Parts: sequence; C-alpha cells; structure tokens
Amino acid sequence: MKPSQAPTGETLSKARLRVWLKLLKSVNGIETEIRRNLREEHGTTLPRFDVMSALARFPDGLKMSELSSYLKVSNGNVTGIVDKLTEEGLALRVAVPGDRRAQVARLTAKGRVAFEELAQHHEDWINTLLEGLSAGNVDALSAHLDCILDRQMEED
Amino acid sequence: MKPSQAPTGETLSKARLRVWLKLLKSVNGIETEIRRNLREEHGTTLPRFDVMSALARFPDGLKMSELSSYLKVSNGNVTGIVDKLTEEGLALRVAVPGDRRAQVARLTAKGRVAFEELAQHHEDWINTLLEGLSAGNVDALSAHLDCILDRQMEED
DNA sequence: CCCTAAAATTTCAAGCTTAAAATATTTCGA
DNA sequence: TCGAAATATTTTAAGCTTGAAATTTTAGGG
Repeated sequence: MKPSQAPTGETLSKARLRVWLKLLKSVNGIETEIRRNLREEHGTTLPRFDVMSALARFPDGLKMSELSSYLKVSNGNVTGIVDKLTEEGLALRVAVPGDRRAQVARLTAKGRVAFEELAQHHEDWINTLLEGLSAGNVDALSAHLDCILDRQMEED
Repeated sequence: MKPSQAPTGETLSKARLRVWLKLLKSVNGIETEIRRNLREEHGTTLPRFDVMSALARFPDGLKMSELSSYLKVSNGNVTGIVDKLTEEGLALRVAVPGDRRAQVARLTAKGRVAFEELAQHHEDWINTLLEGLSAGNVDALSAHLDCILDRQMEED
C-alpha cells in the first residue's frame, strides 16, 4: 500500500518552510537570552562579544577587513565596535608595518581578561539553554545542520 | 570495552557550544540571503515582511500590543514599522470600539496582494536554501529543534 | 464622583547594521 | 615616474531594535 502522507514536492516545500520557522524561533529564543544576560549581568552586547571573541582567537590581531569578513558583517560595522572597545581600553589598533592604510585590531590585556570571564559565562548559558540535547542529539543535529551549511558554502 | 570518547560533562558542554555556533551560522546565512532577496527583488525588509505575515494571518487585525507579543519584538518597534506600512498604503489602523487607547492594525487590500506575492517568493527561497534537507531530514531536524523549544517554553 | 493603578500606545535616546560614498594608500603597467 | 585601478578603512544616511519615559485612556475602590 502507498503511504497516504507520501511527501509530494508541494508538501516538502511547506515542510521546509515550517522547519525554517522553527529554526528561527529556536535561535532567536537563545540569542535573546544571551543578549539579555550580556546586558544585565555584564553591561555589554552580543556584537561586542563577537568582536572580542574573534580577537581572542587571533592573539596577533586581525586587520579591520579580516575582522569584518571573519564575522560576516560590514566594514563600517566593526569600525564602530572597535572604536567603542578601544575607548574602554579593551582593544587597540596597531599600525601594520609596510602598509599605512591598514590597522590591526587586538585585545588589550584588560580585554583578554574581560573576554575570558565572558566566555566562561557564555558557555555556561549555552550549556543550560541546550540542556534538552543529549550528546547523541547534538551529533545528529550537527549532521543535519551540515546539510544546510554545505549548500551555503557552494553558493559563495 | 569503554568507548574512549565517552562524553564527560565537560565535553558535552563544548559540543553544545559548537552546535550552537553551527546553528547560528546556518540561520544567519539563510536570513542574510532572505534579507538580500527582499531588498534587491522587492524593495522591502524582513521586519516589514514579518509584520505583514502576522497581519495576513489575522484578517480581522491585531492590536498593536498583540502584534508585538506575537512577533516577540518591542511595542515601539511595531509602531514604527506599521507607520511605514501605513504611509505606503499597505496597512491601516482601525479604532477599537469601546477602548480609545487601543488600535487594531490590518492589511489593506493592496497590502494583502503585496504579501501574497512576497510569501510565494519567500517559500521558494526557503525551499531552495534548504534543498539539502530531504523529507526525512526535515522531520529529524524538527524533532531536535523541539528539544530546544520545549525548554524555552518552560522558562517564560 | 474622584483618583490612583493599570493598560495601550507612542516617543525617545542609544546602539547595531548595512550599502554606498569618501579618504588615504599602495600597486603596477606604460 | 605617472597615473589609473585596486585595496583598506572610515564616514554617512537610513532603517531596525530595545528599554524606559511619557501620554492617553480605562477600571475600580472608596
């Protein structure tokens, strides 16, 4: 017997749309909570955390353009965020020898300390928010997301 | 024999963090593409599409506060977006009989036509962006997302 | 009826984001 | 060496977003 719910092209499209909305809801819910925690508990924001996280991963610093392409945001965007971090002594700009156009952004010692503190909390928040996922769930979810990400990489 | 990669609490936390970053990357990639399509092909934005989508689902209209809680955004936010849609003749505000504080936002006929056009394209874009997911993948992914969403609903 | 608290919405200030224009510098072919 | 094209960054204008303050209206106890 033919299964009555055999997915036609039409219903697969609708099913993908529904899972997309669910994906969006999951991510927005977590992101909202992370933003709230950063703001209320640490007086900072997610974009600032993202920039600090990128700079922490590259101790020698990143050129402004490398930073913006790494984070997939516009150049003008990181300019403003690095400006603020610099004003607060968490980051600094270093001239690139041999190219007076470019500057490398780096964390200061104070910035590294502040980031380590944030990063530990961030991992804890995520661990709690994803408590519903067992190790097996994590692996399976990861594999499914790879199906989506594989397609995104082709398109660049 | 014990598997050598038995996940301790420590590594489960790291695995959850990695899958979170992957989730974020998947969603941001898709969302960026949708925003680009809306802007370049239809001269509109995702927040406007979201508002129109909500209003389309409620033909009798939604109070401003119902709209903002439905979309999980601030009151002030929807005020500005409905203002713009109203200026363009896509939405309108209707007084609520018996409560002069409240107003109901609705789509105009023009707004409904514009939304139907957008919605069809939107479904097509998503269907293409999620081409890597088979019907089975969609169901499995959906189930895993439910593990995340279940937890979010408890917390309200 | 009065008047305080609650409710619905808008206004506001601050920050994020983008695309495009503007600046400054480097590269490299003629 | 000159100058056009490419590169690195900042500036700018416009829109989104939020939380908090302000405004208007309603509801309910005294």
